[in-house]
Amino acid sequence: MNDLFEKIYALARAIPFGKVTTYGQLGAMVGLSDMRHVGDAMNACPDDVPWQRVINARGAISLGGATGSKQRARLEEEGVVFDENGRVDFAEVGWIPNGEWLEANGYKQPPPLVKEIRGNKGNDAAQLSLF
DNA sequence: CTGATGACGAGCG
DNA sequence: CCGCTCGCCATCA
Repeated sequence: MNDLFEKIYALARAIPFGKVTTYGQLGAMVGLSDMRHVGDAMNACPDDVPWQRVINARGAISLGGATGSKQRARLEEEGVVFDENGRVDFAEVGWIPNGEWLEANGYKQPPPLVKEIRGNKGNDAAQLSLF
């Protein structure tokens, strides 16, 4: 277990109820280039980490099987809505971390959460403003 | 020690 | 939208 994992966990714990973020986002904030480790961290996360609020860049759950359906169920309990494609609307539930909080805790400013979802260049979900 | 694997993402076709 | 490659590294067989 290293500091990087702890940093990731701390960020994950900061995600508000009913909001979600992406692996890439967390990775960027802790200075990671290989986002696989974010997944690794979640895989080994303590019980007090709301790992269900971390999904992939496409706005979908990356897991299959029981764990995946459990994640979706837990998110839906928080009011997160999934479309028919199994994706959430970042404009609705995307977590916009507070810049001051990030700086105060030694994290980097993340790039905009919603880039261009493949084939869905900046319409609906791309309207996230950084404030 | 070596090699395969993976809760991922960007870039390209 | 789909599929493939590569990056980059902890973990496991």
